[in-house]
Amino acid sequence: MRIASWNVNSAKARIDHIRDWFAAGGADVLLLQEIKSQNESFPFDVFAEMGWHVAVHGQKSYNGVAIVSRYPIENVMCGLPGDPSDEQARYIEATIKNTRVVSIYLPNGNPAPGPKFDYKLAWMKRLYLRSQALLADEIPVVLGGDFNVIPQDIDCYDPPGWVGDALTRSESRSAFFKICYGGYTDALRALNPSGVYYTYWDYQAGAWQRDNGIRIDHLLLSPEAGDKLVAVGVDRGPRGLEKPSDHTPIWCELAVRRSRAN
DNA sequence: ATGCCCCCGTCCCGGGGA
Repeated sequence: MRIASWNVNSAKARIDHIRDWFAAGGADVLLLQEIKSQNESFPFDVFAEMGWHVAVHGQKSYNGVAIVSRYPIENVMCGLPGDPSDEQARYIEATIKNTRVVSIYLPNGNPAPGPKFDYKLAWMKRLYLRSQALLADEIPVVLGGDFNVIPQDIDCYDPPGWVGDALTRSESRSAFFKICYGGYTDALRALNPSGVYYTYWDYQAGAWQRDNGIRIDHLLLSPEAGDKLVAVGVDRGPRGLEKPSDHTPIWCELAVRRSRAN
């Protein structure tokens, strides 16, 4: 089963890209972020016409996450536990074929320091707690999304230029690696320890043409999911289309094992 | 040094993005 994550920067503006990429076999399960749409105005009809399943946690104008799947979606949970006053739509969980998948749109946190950075760190603490709770079921778990964290300098085209930014600050990186050290594997780094991969290029200053990118979209795998990891990649294709999102999809392939005797 | 670009709303600017 192929699982992908893609910050599409508006579901409505990108609906053709989403449909075409998914129809072409880009993934079996697609975790979307920044759909920038409330549930009432989400383009459900497009997915229904294609026979795909979809779960949406929307919000007006900003944020918003969703899950698109070729297989039935069960036990949907909207919102990251731990703060009932948090009304931003940045988290959705569901079970698909005995795998728990999560679409995450982690707060940016700039300017840092400041209240937005505090919100980011508090959100990451809640995410760590939830990630630990998810391990208890001992089924494959995939935490996918726009984490708004550049884990290492290798993941940035210009590390000196990003010093002090909320995406590279030590507090952000520590919170990211705390989730990893807690039992989750960065799928891309598991198979490519030292390669340069970017998932985001700014719209401005010719960043795409100059390959001035950063790696902030990640797929984190529980031990049960990591055991099944057979391939991972970043598909740069959609970033080169007309009117693209500023992010491009990252995907991983998890092997299907029917029994212990395989 | 600053801003470039893009999306949303009920809108012709401002907020937010990263």
